[in-house]
Amino acid sequence: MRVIARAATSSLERADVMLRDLKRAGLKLTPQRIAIVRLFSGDASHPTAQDLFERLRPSFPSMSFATVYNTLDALANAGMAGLVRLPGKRGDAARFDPNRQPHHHAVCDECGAVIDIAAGSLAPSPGATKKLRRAAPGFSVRAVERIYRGSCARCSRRSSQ
Amino acid sequence: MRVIARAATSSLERADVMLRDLKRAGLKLTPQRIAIVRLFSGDASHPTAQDLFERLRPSFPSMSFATVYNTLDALANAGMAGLVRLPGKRGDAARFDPNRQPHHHAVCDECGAVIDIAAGSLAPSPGATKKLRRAAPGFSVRAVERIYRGSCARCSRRSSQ
DNA sequence: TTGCAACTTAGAATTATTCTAGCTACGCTC
DNA sequence: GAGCGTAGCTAGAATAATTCTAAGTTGCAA
Repeated sequence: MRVIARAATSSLERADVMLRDLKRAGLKLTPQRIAIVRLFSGDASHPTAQDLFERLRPSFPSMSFATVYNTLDALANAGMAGLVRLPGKRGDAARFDPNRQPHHHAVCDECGAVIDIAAGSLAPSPGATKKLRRAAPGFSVRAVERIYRGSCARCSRRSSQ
Repeated sequence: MRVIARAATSSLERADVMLRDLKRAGLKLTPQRIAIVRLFSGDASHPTAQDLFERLRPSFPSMSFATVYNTLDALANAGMAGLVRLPGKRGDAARFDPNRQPHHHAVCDECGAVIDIAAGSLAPSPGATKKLRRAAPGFSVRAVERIYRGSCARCSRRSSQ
């Protein structure tokens, strides 16, 4: 039961930590921001600004789209959110990621789902650094991101039927 | 001198190969397409549609933006071009890549330059597959792309001065 | 409690990309 | 070499994502 207990508290906790950090970064805690952070911090689906906007609209019918972007931008600038962009078919919007642990992404070719893949570190391995030294002399690597492309469990299952 | 000679012919050669493949794919060779392919095939800078459009305008003042997109789209559909999307500051457009050998990308955090890094294959290693099996059960990997983030030679030099 | 900088809002502006409709011309066929 | 069908071209409108602007509002430090 340890896993479930941890999962149950982590969403609220993460929201609180994020709000505290927002404040610590000198940003004001407005009702809109609190709602955005609460929704966003527990969402591992890499939502777009549009996604969040639509889910917030019932509670905040007057909320502006710009507020969602502004808040996500503030979170990103404060290092509390990441930005993921993946080539997609059409009209692919930026996706935001509340997970600040080092991780990679697995992307489903069929449905576009994005899944976090934990990584110990994004620091380049000695091997990668060496290879780069040959391929791009003078380039100094800071981090290596990976994108695993393929089919998610659900889509694999469906297409094999 | 071998390198220079090879570089000098490869651009024209690659354009010819690409044009031949375009035709083979049942697509018509119009003057606009020929110009786009010639320009694009020898460009390792991962140009945007805008880049290409502006460089073509002097020779084709009447060319439509849609033609550039259509042609790049046709090339991509025929497997002769790739699409690269990278999170950037603002208004970041899709970048197109004529290199169809398996490769990764190194991206400069400062100037946004994108450099190809040759790879033997993009197929997942057994280690990666195993790790994924734990992190995302049921996900079947087809390819692993890497993005090396850091500073290009020019920017590293400039910022260390 | 007050003051003001930071925030929110609506809506316009900008940027990237796709769509549409009508004209044009590539390239197969004879 | 001419005719023809269709894919392609063009201008411009439409759509989508994101940012900007100006004016009113509010969190929160003092």
